[in-house]
Amino acid sequence: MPAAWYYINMHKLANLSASNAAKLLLGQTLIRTLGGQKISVKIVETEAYHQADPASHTYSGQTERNHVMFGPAGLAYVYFTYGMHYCLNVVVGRQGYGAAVLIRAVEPISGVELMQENRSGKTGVNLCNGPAKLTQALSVDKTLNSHDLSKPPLQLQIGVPLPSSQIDSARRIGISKAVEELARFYIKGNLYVSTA
DNA sequence: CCGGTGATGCCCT
DNA sequence: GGGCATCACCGGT
Repeated sequence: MPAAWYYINMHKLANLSASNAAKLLLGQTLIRTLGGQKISVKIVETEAYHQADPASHTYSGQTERNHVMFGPAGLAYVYFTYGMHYCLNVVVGRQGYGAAVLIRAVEPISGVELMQENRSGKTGVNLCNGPAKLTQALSVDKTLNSHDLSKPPLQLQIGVPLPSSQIDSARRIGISKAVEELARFYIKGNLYVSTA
């Protein structure tokens, strides 16, 4: 990947709308380092959330839980939900405005065996075709909340954006407010896109 | 293949 | 105390 794209696009996350950032993140790479081993995956499905959006954690203002979403773009926002699951987001937009992109599904590139271990034997698309499945596969939990994604042990590498012809949008999943908004984006035809 | 449901804990009103 | 940006498992088609 040309280094120029990396810097240009990492910087873009701060200036794009949440939806445009969600589209930019499709096709990009996440690298997780775990005790000398590496897992790398491609992002294939995302959802956009922002402060003016009733479905967003930041809609009602800043709290202890969501404060990372108001921080600088490029941080990880990891939250705990349903009593047992973690979800990974990339903070986007300008500092002070609470916005983030939920990573909903990824496709394995390398380190599949370690992912299977982390998922207690699950295989194939079931490894990481959902927001809590992928955090389990990559061993991501609250300790990575507010982590700077430009460096290990969880690194986001942004290269060339996907052409819009390869991207579809749809309603978001698992929310009860602003359900009609088309703020979910995924790579057309990709097998790892979530099914719920 | 589909819908229903239990698990399980933290956040916010 | 209600509601979750979910998953896995169950049983009936």
